Amino acid sequence: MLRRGDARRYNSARMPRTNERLEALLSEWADLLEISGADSFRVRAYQKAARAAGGHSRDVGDLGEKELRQIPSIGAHMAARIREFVETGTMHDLEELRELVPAGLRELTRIPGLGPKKAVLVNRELGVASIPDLLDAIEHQRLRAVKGLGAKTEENLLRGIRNLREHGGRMTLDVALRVAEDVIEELRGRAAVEEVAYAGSLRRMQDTIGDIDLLVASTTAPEVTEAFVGLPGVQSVVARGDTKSSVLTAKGLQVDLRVVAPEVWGAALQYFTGSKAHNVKTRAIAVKKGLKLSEYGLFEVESGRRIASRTEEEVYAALGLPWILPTMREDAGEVEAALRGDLPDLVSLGDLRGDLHGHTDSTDGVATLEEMLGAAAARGYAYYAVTDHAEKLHMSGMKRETVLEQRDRIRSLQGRFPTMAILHGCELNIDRDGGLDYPDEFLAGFDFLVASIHSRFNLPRDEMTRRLLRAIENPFVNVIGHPTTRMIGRRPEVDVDLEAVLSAAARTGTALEVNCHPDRLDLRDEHVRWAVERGAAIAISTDAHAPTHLENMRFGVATAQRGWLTKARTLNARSLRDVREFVARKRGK
DNA sequence: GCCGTTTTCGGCCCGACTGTTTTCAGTCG
Repeated sequence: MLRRGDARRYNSARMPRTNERLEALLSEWADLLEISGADSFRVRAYQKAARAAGGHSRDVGDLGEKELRQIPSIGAHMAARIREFVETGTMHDLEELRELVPAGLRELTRIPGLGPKKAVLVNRELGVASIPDLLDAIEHQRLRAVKGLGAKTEENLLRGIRNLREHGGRMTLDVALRVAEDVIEELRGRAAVEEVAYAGSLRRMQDTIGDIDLLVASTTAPEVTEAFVGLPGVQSVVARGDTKSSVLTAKGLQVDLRVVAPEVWGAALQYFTGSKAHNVKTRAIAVKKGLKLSEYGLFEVESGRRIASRTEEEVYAALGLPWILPTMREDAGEVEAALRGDLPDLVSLGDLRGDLHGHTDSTDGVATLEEMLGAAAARGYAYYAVTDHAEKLHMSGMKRETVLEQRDRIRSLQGRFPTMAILHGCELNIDRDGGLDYPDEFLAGFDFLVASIHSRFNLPRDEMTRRLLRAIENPFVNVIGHPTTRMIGRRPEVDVDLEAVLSAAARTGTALEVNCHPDRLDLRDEHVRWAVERGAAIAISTDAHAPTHLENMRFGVATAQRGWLTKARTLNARSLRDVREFVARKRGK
């Protein structure tokens, strides 16, 4: 689940820049209020407002106070503060609050195990105002002198600081999934374990994962816990109770395990999948119905009788809701849509009929054309686009004669995989001005074209926007690959007017990619949602450089679902004929 | 601070574990 400060560490999204700035500022405001000891509901109001502003699909800087107040979780006060920020570039009350809270306390609360209360305590008693200060205090055993703290606290905080430094608290989806599946595999064979699954942000398939939440159904919890903390990959045990325990793996990743009775499996899975905001909303629905929802089930308040708990479907149904895909559970409107009976028909892995972006050893792939095609055909695809790099990619792009040779090879391979057509494509490089590698007459020889930015990531917003718009306008470009070029944890998104890009894509019949590589996931969830709202088509593509990369499709599908992408709007959920028509229409044929 | 077929005040989700404490506050999810 999302923790304080994690919100968008890697997402320096540059769409409506005001939204991000406001999210960061309101989130800071919430933290400062919490440190100041403000009422917890007030703190939450700021957190919710931060998320609402950050996730809004329009630039909140363009909205008047009345429009702002239409946004859920933004009231009169927040609307006024937002307008103040837009007009003056600052928020006076926040500035004042910053003066009141010792600098550095907010940083301290990022340490696992150190919340606002202890941060204030060590600051007041020991003058600690930064992580280095705290380390020094721990080293000299000064914490244990403070009433309420002890030697154990020193030890735990030291471990928390190390973990924070090493990982920044997050890992990519593939890393998390591998660890989770390994542990699940270990536990599944045990007699005491009836069911085991991962929950939390991993089940929701957030693009980065803080720690891994596992859930086991068992009638003998202590036995399961015993087995869990004794697994070979466990380096240290962070916490250990009868039903709840946490360990660190050798690589310092935290895995939390919760053991519940088999008859409450569904309620527990629902609860531990979250998100926190989704749970708050579902519980509020329960309360309105005179019910109480916890990880132990849905209960009637008056009689204490449990009315649902066995499966998630049962729990949602008893709340008057259809089952909701885990990837949608972010309190991003899914509960309201479910109440209206209006949940969209989201794309799923099984809907996909092909993959429209992949490489071979003709450029920087590691497998041959035949190997890649064989792996694609084995997945049951009806079509597969081979899109090796075009010539302007430094050192590895294809010269035109290589392109033509590859085309001949593909022609001779058509029919080799009876149920799969091979599209000959290319991943073009969008140069600084929005130009492409080859002239139009050469582009016309391809079946399908992806165009991507591979250089000059730091152009000013206007120039970057013009650059992408020009590529989109080209009648031969069918997909913009990894549109924001972010590399999770390593490279920020390019600064671009994404609204303009999405609108142009919708208008010209150009799809935008959800690149499935777990280091990219680009477009990301929120951007997908904006694309859907603006009517642009999305291609969910692996950008595979090896046969195993084809399996990344599930990460892209999850990202697309998080952005509420429907099957109808997914280019590679369409038939081969429809994909060809998509290409032909843009070419004006 | 937000919100409203309990509507302008009074709610706002619920429970486990730890550490330091003798009955519970803090943190986390």
